[in-house]
Amino acid sequence: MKEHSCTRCDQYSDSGPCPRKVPIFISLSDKEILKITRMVSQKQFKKGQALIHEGEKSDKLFIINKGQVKRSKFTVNGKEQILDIMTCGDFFGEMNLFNTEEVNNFTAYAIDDTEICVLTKDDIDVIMSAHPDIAIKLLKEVTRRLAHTENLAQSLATKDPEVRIAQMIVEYCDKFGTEVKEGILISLPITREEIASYVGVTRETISRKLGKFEDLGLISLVGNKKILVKDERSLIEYIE
Amino acid sequence: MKEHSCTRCDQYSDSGPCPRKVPIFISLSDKEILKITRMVSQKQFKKGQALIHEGEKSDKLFIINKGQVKRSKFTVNGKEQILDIMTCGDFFGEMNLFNTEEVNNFTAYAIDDTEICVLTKDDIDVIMSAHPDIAIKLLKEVTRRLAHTENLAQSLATKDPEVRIAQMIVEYCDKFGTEVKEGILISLPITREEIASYVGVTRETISRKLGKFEDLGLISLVGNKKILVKDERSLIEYIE
DNA sequence: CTATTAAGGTGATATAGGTCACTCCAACGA
DNA sequence: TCGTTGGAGTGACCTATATCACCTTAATAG
Repeated sequence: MKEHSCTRCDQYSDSGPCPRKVPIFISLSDKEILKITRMVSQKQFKKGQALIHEGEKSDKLFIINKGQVKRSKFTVNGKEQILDIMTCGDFFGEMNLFNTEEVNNFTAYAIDDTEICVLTKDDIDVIMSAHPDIAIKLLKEVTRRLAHTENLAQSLATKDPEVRIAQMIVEYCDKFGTEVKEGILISLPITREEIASYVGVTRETISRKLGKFEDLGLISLVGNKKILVKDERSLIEYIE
Repeated sequence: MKEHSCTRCDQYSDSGPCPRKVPIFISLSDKEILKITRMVSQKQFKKGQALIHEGEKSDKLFIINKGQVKRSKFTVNGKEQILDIMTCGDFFGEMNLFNTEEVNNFTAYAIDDTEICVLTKDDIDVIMSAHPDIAIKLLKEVTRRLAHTENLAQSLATKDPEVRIAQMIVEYCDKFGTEVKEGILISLPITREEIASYVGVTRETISRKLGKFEDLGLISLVGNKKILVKDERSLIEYIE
């Protein structure tokens, strides 16, 4: 269970060097962190801005220091598919570090005002040759992300929209939920339309199914940006 | 374009040590390869046999030496989702090497009589500490596989079954096709039912859509195990 | 505070693909 | 060679969700 504004950041001073916040660098000493901190260049992005574009070349690793980022793919007719929502400490762009001939496989948007640390491929090469265990950390994270994406694919292919929506709610309990007396309160970082783009249905279907779950007493909609999950257990059963 | 029986193997003696066939070991010297060859244990699997099961613990890397393997996930009600078909030189099981607390995220079946080389986590640790660049090779492969799975997820979520089927045919032209005078002849390693499980539709829909594509003159069905693609260009346009 | 725009809800309708039931065919073993 | 079995094709029907059109509510700027 994670606070909406990221817990990993809160462990450290808010203004501290961002490499400190990144799990893949966690094993490094203060001196080494300092060295990396000097390499990174900081970038600010306003809510709604794109950080990278699908199809473009890149050789940079993006590490989220503050804010939230959605990774999306678009079809030719403009239909969006959200891959995931990333928060503080998460990174992306790693594919282009190791496959230099490939282009970005997705577009990334700031969904809040966002602060990003950027490391170039050259920086990473230097860091990794000095600290080979960082490659292992990366492998750990990337292989886990692969498993998560495989689960997403399975879910999209084999499960009914209704079940997928229940699944999304349960996932977001972990990711964006805080425990309150009546259950778990999810602070959504995205709109209904974006939820639809994540679950692979239309906005209308999201409205209707959330309404249905509310009627069943499983959840309670609090404005448009919050969902109170009153009966997570039943939602999990729903998923089977 | 790849021959059905894998080209990577054919580059070397058929009976040669399997680490030679694996791209991630390609940079190693003969002496080092020999060392690894002594570590691997060979295993044989008959057509249809499961190599590993979803949900079970494992700390082994499986490298395909001969034959073909499908990686699948199943829902509680037995619906299969095929993640991909792997051939000679491909590996799987890497997630469990780096996330030791995790269980297998998929089941793997031999779809031919198959020969597998198995390396344990301990072996890999030894190899990687001696050759840090192997971690990079792994990262290269895994990040690319992640991109491919993200594409699969997008396709399942945003594209019509009909389009996904066209997409699958185009993908299989590359993977299982050989050029012939009339076009590209795909030798399918799987049944209609399995195609359906890959594309995320029912067997009936596969039958009907393949029939439709045949009527349109785009393909020609040759028995049940071959598809002659007469007009790949139009299929690609179909995908948009 | 109002005006404007973006986001969200909802009813009516159409339809693609799922489901079911059956037939046909091909592969394989005896 | 036949017979058995699993794979594949096909028609009839059904239903969940996309679509379309419209209305309502929330957010934002001036």
